[in-house]
Amino acid sequence: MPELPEVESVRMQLEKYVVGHTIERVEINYQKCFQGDSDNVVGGKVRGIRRFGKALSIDLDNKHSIVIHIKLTGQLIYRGPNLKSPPKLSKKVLDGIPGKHTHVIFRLNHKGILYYNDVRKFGWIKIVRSDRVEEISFIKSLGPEPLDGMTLKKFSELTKSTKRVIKTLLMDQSKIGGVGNIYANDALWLARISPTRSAGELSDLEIKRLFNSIEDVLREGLKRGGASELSFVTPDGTDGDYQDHFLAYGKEGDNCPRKECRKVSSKFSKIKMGGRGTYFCPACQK
DNA sequence: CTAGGATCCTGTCAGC
DNA sequence: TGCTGACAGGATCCTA
Repeated sequence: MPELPEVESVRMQLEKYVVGHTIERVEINYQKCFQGDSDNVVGGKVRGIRRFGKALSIDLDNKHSIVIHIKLTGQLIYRGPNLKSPPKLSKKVLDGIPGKHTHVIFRLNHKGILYYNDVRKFGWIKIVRSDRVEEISFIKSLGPEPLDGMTLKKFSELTKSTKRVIKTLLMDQSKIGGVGNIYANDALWLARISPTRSAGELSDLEIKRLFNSIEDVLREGLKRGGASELSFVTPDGTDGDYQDHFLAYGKEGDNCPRKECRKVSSKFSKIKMGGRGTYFCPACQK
């Protein structure tokens, strides 16, 4: 699912491709995903792209911003002059572009186009004044991010403050910004901590290990351009490749690669926690 | 404060 | 082959 590394990959490409473009027209094919007045962005020139956890803000020079959350299956695809030698589109770019899942099209000057696709329609786009982006409830309640603002001290205080199970705590956006199901599963495996443990019972050593593991898996995700699960692609229309390097996510039934686990042929289990698929090795994750 | 369930939506997949 | 129903999942809202 698009999480911090995926959304950051989108942000970096948008920065490269759409900054400098002026929005000439907005076409909305599915109103439900779009809030605010699209007229407020017409004529605006893109100055920069900010990311808040899993949300993005395309900031214009006319005091307005386009705030986007792509949730599970949203895609932002750019076509235009800033895309040098367009790469071959991923099969995940549904039905070509535009396609039946293209809900919004931003027409830019110099023949640039930014498409917003979303199969499951969970994502949203909001037009707000730039000085009010941080008042959008999702962003307003966002906790500190692992690679920016979250410190070991804060993380330690957070875990010790609650009896909640660690995995759902990691995925709580109001506590930690940007971590979702894939990276929560992988970080817990890397730290050798069972997802079902109560956060408050983790030792200082475990907290430190988990803190470092979260950073490690997010950095790896970033390095690989994100995980192209479901529909995820970057704005140039290509896949990331973290999905080929999952540590625990989606590995149900596979052998755990740790040495001591191979000896006893321990396999990954799958359980449900908070309605989410949870993958872990019962042998090495204590 | 916390857990659990329903909700939104549609492609995919198992079962017949 | 084709149909049907279950299922997944981020965030939000509601109830207990």
